[in-house]
Amino acid sequence: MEIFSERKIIEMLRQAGIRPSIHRLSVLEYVANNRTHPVAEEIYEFIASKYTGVSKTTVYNSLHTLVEAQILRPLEMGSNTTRYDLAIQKPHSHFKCKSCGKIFDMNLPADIDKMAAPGFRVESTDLHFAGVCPKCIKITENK
Amino acid sequence: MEIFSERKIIEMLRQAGIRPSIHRLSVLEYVANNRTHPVAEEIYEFIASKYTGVSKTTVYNSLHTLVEAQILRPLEMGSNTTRYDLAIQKPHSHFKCKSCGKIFDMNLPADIDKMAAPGFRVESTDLHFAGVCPKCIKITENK
DNA sequence: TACTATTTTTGTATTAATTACAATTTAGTT
DNA sequence: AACTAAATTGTAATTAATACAAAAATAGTA
Repeated sequence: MEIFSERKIIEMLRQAGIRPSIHRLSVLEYVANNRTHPVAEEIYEFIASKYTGVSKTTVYNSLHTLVEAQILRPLEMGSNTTRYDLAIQKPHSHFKCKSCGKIFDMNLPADIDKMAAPGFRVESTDLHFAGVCPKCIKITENK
Repeated sequence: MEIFSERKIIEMLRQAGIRPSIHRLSVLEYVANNRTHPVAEEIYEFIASKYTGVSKTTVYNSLHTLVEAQILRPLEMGSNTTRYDLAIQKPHSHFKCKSCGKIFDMNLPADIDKMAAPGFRVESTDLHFAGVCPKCIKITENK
């Protein structure tokens, strides 16, 4: 998996016209380099362990700014808590394992937008699968 | 759009082994016959206007029971509030208009499940589009 | 019909995620 | 250094949803 250097992260922010403040930088660095589709809480915990006295609001602010700039992409995977994914990468779909809860990146057909009815302007597409991942299938079978 | 008679709704519940209590019946009737993908609040308001003294918990209970029985299908369309859709109908995708907020039913490719990586057991698929609907495109153009 | 067990409903309290907002701090610019 | 704008903080509020125990309704059976 591609790892983004701090330099690269700063560049991403600069290009979007966003000041690379220390916390913002950290939020993006975490989401970009830990491709676990984390929720705000998880990101907050990381930042809080790195710097003392960080407010949760700051994390939310940063996330909103980054989503606004289309650097991050909010994801809803059936738990009513928003997850975050790096937007600047090949379009892909997601698979959530009902057993272990993990979220996997999957393929996305290139022409998927054509599935929408004519006359509608598609700006974003989300394809989500839910089911059981190979590892969990194996675990269930060996019972 | 197909309208489900009370008789039909009761039959659906019976077949799933669910007692057709008056509120449950009402919840399902509302979701089945008002294909607006309503949220719990909207359903509650309908029920509350029909019968006095209905608890919101009852609506949530009914919705859970109906989802459990796979009669309804929970939907998350980017607002962290769950919407409900009738499950017993042709599989379809959804389009949310960013301008008017309306949700439209769209086509769903029959072989979409094959897009998941091999080895994964797909149990449900959600395809969501977001963008602008034809009506709202027109409104924006005439400015 | 009356009794009992089970299901359904209620109502209140609680949790969890997120937002609002005013005050403070920090950083960039003249 | 002084000024301006942006970022951060902290607390309070909001909103959706859940937990749970008590009360009411219902079905099945004696």
